[in-house]
Amino acid sequence: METRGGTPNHRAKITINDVARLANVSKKTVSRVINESPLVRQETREKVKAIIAEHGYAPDPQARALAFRRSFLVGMIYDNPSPQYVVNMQRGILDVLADTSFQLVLHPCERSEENFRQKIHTFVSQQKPLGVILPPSVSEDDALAEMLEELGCDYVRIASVELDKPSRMVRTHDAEGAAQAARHLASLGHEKIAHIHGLSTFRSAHERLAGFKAGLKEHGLTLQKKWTVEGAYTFDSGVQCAEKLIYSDARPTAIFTGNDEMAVGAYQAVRKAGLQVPEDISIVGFDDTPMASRVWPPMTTVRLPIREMGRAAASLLLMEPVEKAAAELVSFTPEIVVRDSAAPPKKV
Amino acid sequence: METRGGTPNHRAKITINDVARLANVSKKTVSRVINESPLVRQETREKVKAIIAEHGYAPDPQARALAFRRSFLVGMIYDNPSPQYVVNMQRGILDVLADTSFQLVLHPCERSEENFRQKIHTFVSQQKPLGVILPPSVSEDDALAEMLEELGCDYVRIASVELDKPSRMVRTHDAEGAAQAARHLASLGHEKIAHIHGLSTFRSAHERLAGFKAGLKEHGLTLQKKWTVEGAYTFDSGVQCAEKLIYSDARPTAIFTGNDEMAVGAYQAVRKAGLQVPEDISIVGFDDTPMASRVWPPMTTVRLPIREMGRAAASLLLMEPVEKAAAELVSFTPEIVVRDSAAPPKKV
DNA sequence: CTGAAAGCGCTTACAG
DNA sequence: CTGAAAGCGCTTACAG
Repeated sequence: METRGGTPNHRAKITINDVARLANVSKKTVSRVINESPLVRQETREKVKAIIAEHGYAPDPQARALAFRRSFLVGMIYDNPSPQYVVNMQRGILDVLADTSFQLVLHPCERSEENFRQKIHTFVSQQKPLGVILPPSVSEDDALAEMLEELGCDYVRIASVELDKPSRMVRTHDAEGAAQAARHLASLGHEKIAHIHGLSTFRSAHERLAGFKAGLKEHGLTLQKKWTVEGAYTFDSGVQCAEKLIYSDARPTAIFTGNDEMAVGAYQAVRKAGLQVPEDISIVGFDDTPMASRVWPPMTTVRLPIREMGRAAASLLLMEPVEKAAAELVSFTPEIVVRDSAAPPKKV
Repeated sequence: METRGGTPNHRAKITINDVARLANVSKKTVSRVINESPLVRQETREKVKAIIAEHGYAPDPQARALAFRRSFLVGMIYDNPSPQYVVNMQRGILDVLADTSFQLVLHPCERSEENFRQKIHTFVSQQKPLGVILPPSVSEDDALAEMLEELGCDYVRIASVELDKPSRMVRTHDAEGAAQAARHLASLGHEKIAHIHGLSTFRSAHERLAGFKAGLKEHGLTLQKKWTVEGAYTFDSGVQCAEKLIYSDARPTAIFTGNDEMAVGAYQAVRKAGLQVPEDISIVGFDDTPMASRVWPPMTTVRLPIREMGRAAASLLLMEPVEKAAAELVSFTPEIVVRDSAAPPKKV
């Protein structure tokens, strides 16, 4: 683009003052149009909008942030150990933010760190995000929610139990999902069924355990203590826990794990032991991350629509206060996806 | 915390003015201390720093952004289809940003979209990030780099070829990594070797292909055209391309794929065909994403230290201009990780 | 329905 | 080495 008459080559960015001048109104009126205030005459609004469109004006987010005392950022604060979960959730949030002027900023954390809440406090009070999205397990930290409330920072908690009011929750019915896994294994004829659950610091671990027990009970089965082991929602812990079960005196014929990462770990343990999935041991996971369909044999798992959950959470954050007050609880019920990793037990 | 005398319950946030008053200097001097200007007397600096520490003052990023005309954000603009790659890179970037006042904001994109550069233009001119990090394949878009240059937005390109000056590049020697894969397969005794490469729109696909050919040549082998197929760096494309090879007249005994995602796809195709990895077909991947060690048999692959690459990219962005001018090219040479997915071919 | 003034919390440009 | 003034581009609080 050529420039003349000594004007600098950088086409100076147009500001609210330019728009006001061109539209022959005050900058406050332009501000009202930008912020969709109803207190603008229709005619005036159109005139201003025309100028804005013509010159491609876009208000400066940093300036608005300073004046609003609130930035145009949405935070995702997470400690979830599964990369697939994290990426899917990011995608869901971004689906919703894409059409807005909000940006997604990432804030991973470690709940075990001593100053974990302090760091979030700093993050939130510095960045002043519109709100933050909390997937499990950070979502389950009531003290954190309280702190955010005090800071005046909006949040949405994604969790397997109803921890907060509807406008601040995306609920997943993990117990029901786990029950489906139990019914599936029971109806295949399994009786020696084990469960590798996630870290007890995760509410979801309890929900899934409870749901699984309930599902077994429907079939007259009980989850035995020797077949209930605690993992850490990681691949390695899946391997170790599964090995514990495989090399125990009473080897189970089926294992339900608290997430797919651990299920894949169980696959590996079974293989290392020279056994086959599902011939020797059936495995059912939880999450339906992409990996579930990529392992061999393709994994039967309980599907949680993580990306959609991310969308739901972001949508809640963007809602007007009036809508929020009227919001009903958004919840997702997982569904079992039957693939090939669970089959009837071998006849003894 | 109790408050008295009618002061509002929200402890008013301390500003630069408060610090200036308390330290008995002008706010400009406080500003100099914050920005580590050398033009402050040692004594003054210490006095100001003491006040800052005492009151836990932290400058407001939004206000600084407005005055600086530059925000405290670092963007990651990516179109990489592998979730593992994306998460690892994020982690690397965050490792470096953690100790700074910079935040990571995500900007996924689609190079195939007509207005893909336009969207980035809007993102950058609105958010005014300190800089953006471009992993492949967006990193390979010269027109994009030029646009960022014109916008005055710093960037770091992560790529398998030297596309830019050292301060703007993190280079990976993909060709050498692919050559190692070739040497490995050749030395196992394979001759019927196939390659599923990534999208031709990715420079890395060419580099890996070229390197692989070069490696084979060292062993007197040539990559045949019928055994060279193009995938899309996705799992599904890996399945399809591998099936094409498996059901062709001349079935290869080994397949090297352009990334791990496609390698896992190839695993699946082999399994579906009732064949075994590595007994019937050896497979070697590229990237060493976590999945590589989780599949069965554990995958031989070429390791690219993605998280470290993210760290290197972020570090470059944070460098002072003087350091940058003196920066030498940062490069990473991949190394083959031998696991169990490649073995000598069956005797015919 | 509209606007002039003051302010958000910093930095730049200039002066000393 | 230090500071008073002006400004970054918006919005809030108030007035009309």
